[in-house]
Amino acid sequence: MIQKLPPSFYNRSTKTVAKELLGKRLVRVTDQGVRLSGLIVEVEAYLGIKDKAAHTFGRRRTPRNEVMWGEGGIAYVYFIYGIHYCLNAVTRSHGQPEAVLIRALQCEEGLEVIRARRKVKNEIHYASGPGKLCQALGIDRSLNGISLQSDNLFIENTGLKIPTSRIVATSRIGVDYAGKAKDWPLRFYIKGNKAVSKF
DNA sequence: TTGCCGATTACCT
DNA sequence: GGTAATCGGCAAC
Repeated sequence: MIQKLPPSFYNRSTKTVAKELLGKRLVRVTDQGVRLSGLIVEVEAYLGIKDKAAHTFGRRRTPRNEVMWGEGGIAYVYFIYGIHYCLNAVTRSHGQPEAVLIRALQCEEGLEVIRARRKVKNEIHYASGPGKLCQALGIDRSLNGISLQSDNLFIENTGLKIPTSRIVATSRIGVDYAGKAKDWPLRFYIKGNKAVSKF
């Protein structure tokens, strides 16, 4: 039974949500009604107030990170390096500003549309990074703050269960500034999957 | 208002 | 391995 993940899925420990998002399917429906999708193969957990790598570290609350302070199950999309967007799923509940960064997908549906957007030949790299997957699925700032139960952006169950033995945990990418937190093993990916951003 | 720099990518040698 | 691209968030002034 394929179904959208409910808010109760997201309102839990961020590390648990991160690991369980592996093997789920991120779905984007275009304005023309075309389904673009891929299996989530790589994620990172951001643990809010106590995590120096998180946008909400030290209770920081700004217009950009406002949606992280709300309920779980909301999309947090931000713009980075003047070029790229990154997609997160907000976790936990109001006042606990944590999230999971979706870092890579193994694309499944809508490959014709995705191919036109991504100028790489190798299909495995259509969404093998957080900025790439947003470009592939057409995710930008306009989707910041929308529910992940929306008709045009959601995550659905696949029936796949990734066993612990196939999940690799490493330190997160691009957070060298984060002091001790840079070494926390909060990046999770499916062992051996070729769409993972870095091995 | 200024100025630094980022949860990245692609292309170069 | 090195770095340009490109802009807005954020904190300091």
